[in-house]
Amino acid sequence: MDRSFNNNNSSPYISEQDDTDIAQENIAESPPSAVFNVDSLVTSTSSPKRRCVIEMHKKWDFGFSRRAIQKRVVHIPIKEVEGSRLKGESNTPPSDSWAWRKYGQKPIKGSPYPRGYYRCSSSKGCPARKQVERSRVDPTMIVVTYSCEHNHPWPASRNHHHNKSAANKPLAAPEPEPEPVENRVDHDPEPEPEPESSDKFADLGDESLITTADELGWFSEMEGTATTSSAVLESTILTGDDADVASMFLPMREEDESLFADLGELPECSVVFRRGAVEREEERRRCAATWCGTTS
DNA sequence: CGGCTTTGACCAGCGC
DNA sequence: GCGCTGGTCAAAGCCG
Repeated sequence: MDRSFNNNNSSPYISEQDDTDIAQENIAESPPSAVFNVDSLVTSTSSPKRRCVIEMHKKWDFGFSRRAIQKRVVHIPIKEVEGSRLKGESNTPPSDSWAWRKYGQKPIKGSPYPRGYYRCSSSKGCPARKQVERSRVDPTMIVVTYSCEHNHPWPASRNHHHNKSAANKPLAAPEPEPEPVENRVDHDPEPEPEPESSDKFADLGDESLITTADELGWFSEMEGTATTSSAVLESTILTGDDADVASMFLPMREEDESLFADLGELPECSVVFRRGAVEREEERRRCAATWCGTTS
């Protein structure tokens, strides 16, 4: 699987801790993708070396139904999640805002760690999937690969109490329970209108980015501070040492935008980018019309 | 009882 | 065509 773009040992999805490696590796092997070092951007209350790397890939997924599916790969320091995991659980994913049900696990060639397969159980028929595995390069990192998007708004009343999955166990800081959808105009993606097409990534608009911080309100709440603003992140990208990566990222256009449509599902260390309220609103509408699996 | 995990089987794509 | 590999299915069992 994914052999067409992820062969040999140099997986473009593996992010080394070294910033130069991250940039060079990804630029060289996966032009459409971007990797961000957000060390200074995540308002962490824990280790100063806390790092979260988000990779955005436009690539073909020949797995599920062999359809073209975009993926979003998130690298999460294992320290971020181990505190919340039950003892003995070695490969459990970090908490995010959705309920996930594990439907498979496979040993992966070349990796000492198995890969777990999860599908969204927040809503019946939701096509969203994710894969969770330890990085074979850096076992201290958990690699979460999100495939497809949720076809439903952020669940207003997720059944945490029913979810025994370690994938949904909260992190060290209690995960804020989302407010009812109707009251969360600032935090959640708006209820999605009926899509025109089931082709979730087709014909997106031409504006760039990006998911709003509003849609990640739970994230801000989690951080307990508003300082983890997307504006800060954006600024850092443009002026920091990873400017090359940023310049590579910024040209990403419509086909990549949807990757951010539901960043709210990302783990706590994930970050959100945005440009402006107007573009955001337009983007939201576009993404709403192009989410995958919304034909049901 | 419903929802979850586990795990072997099955299927499809790719490379040789 | 065959083997390898990754992704999914589905039965069985567990748990609250």
